[in-house]
Amino acid sequence: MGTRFPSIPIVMKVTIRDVAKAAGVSPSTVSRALNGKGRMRPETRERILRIARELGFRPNPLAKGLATKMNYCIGVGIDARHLPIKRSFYGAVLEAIEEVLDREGYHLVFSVIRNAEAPRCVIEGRVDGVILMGTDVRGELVEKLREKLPLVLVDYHLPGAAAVVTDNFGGAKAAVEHLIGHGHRKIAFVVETLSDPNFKERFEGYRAALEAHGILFDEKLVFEGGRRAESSRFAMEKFFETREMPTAIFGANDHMAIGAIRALKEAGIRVPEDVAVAGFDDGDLAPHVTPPLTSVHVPRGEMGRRAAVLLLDLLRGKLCTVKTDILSITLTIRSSCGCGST
Amino acid sequence: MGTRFPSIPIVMKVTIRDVAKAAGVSPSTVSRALNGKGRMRPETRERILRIARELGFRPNPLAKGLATKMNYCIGVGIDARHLPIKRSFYGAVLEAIEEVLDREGYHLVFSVIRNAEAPRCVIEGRVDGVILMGTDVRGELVEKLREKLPLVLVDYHLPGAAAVVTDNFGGAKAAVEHLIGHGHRKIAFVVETLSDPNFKERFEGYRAALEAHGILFDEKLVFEGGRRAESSRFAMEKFFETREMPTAIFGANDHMAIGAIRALKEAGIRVPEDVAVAGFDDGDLAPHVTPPLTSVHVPRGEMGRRAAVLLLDLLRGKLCTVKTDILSITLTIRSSCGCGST
DNA sequence: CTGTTAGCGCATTCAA
DNA sequence: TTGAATGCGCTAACAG
Repeated sequence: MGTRFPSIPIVMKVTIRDVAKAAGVSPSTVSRALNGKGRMRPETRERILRIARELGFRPNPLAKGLATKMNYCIGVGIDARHLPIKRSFYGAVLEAIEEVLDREGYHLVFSVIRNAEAPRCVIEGRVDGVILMGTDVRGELVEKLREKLPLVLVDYHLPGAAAVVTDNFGGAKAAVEHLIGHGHRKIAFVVETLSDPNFKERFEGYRAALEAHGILFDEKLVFEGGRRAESSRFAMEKFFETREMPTAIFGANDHMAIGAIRALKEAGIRVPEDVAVAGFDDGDLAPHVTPPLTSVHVPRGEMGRRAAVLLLDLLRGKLCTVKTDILSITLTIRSSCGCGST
Repeated sequence: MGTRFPSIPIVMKVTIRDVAKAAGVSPSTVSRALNGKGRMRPETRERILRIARELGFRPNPLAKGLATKMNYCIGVGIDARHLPIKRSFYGAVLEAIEEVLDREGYHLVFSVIRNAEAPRCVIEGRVDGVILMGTDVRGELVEKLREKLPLVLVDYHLPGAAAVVTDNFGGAKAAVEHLIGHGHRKIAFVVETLSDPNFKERFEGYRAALEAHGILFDEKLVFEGGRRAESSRFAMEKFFETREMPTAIFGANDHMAIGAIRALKEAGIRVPEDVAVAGFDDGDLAPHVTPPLTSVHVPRGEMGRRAAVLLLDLLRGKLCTVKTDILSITLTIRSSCGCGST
């Protein structure tokens, strides 16, 4: 019945002073030994290290942080609007970030950005740097954070901020050219919204592919479904109103492409025989839909790793200029485009 | 060219002393005003609060933590073996945990558990409590952590530890009974491994359903694929060697069920006409495979929320007894079981 | 090479 | 009701 007080320390924490006492030296000597600072007799150092180990000494990170102004924590913020739909995408990036940070002794503070507010871990000053994921992060927010601490953007870029992005343009162009290679010339572009910079770039890649093959761009073949859960349905409803149906669809992301496949099948249209489809992201669903989706592969793990490395470089002052990593992509060919099944 | 030192403070941080000076009181009074401790003249308090706000004062969490032994950080550990496959599962749980913690002023430190070692954030003593996800967390690890700090298990239970789990038994039983309702009496159970406690419970549910309907359990209808990426293929190879093919398959998780569907289709067997299939998890893939998978729905967000609340209760001493939350499940019926398509 | 001193920024006794 | 003193555990100047 009695209320318990938080964190009852079972064993008294051993501090640097305990180690000092046991080793017969001063706390500062222990500190130096532990951190490898300054010169000192090797035997003294080793003895201290041994005793620290024997005593099970763990430096208190809060005390250390308070004294050094380094907390060894990195914030990772994900815009709430990406949550349900791109979960597996950012999940993969998150894991990769964590792996790099962990190896370097850093910790990852995960937070969801709601209402375009800065993550609380940043506001409170708990983190040494921050990685922001997704295109929905507002420019003003980025600007505000950038002057407070080192920052890296993932899957988004903004002038003046370090970023890791994919080659949206090149990826889209390759995908569309693949469809063109299958003989298609009437290719629709299905997208949530062109106001999203990534999608806009993919759109440009789509246009470039058409142009490169002497196909006239037709704005009637661009279908926007809007930023909502049912986006693909809205877009496809418009699609079906088209007089001459395109023979292929390029979805600006897997979500739209898969929605397109579903809508086509429901309408009794065969994929890829009647209409071929390709997507962008190559996410978890792509191999599992019927037919398996041909899609531009986005190297999510690599993005995460690069972002983490970039941020660490920033923190360590190894990076003078703000740089943007543009990762090249590859097209994962399955059968929705008309290729023989994988 | 010149190396930069980490974290150049653009603006000098305002401390509690600055506020004290500006308010003409002592630091301790400011501290009390800010934390609402002790009695004090309301007007004094409000004045201090106002000044603190005007000065943009942010309490330094490290200093606070050092003094109070509370860091307002919660560790969330996920076993590495769950990573690729259950990514969207734990992603959903993670988000829900973050939401609750954020609302309560806590931070989430995400870490992957590799080699069954305790998360570094726990070892270093950076977190006030920890949530462990997945059945692959070793018992010894849990035991070790439990005596160090408050702990909650998700999707796994172990005597003596607080946990949030789903009704594996009931869910499996419901799914199998649904298949029985479709007239099936020869129902296979396809699973990665029965040595996993969750799968074992689902197995028991499967048996119970059979028994409840007077169907003799046949161990030849249990197919284990092992714990590997190609698990479902291994299991299904054994499946096809069966003399009399079952008319239905219950997969211990979506992964196995979807693998089964794929294998059946590749073998020219129609789903659900020739063989019906049901799974467990109702993950992101379930609605997208062909035919859409009937699956036991696991309320991932709810699991995360409960786990977070449980841990906070533990931290605040609101909880005397170690409790296990068993969430009830529901069967999401699609068409792989033979029901008219949703 | 090592010990002493003085903080880091806050909370919390104890007096007043 | 408020202030002064002390300490949380560690690092970093400065002496020695």
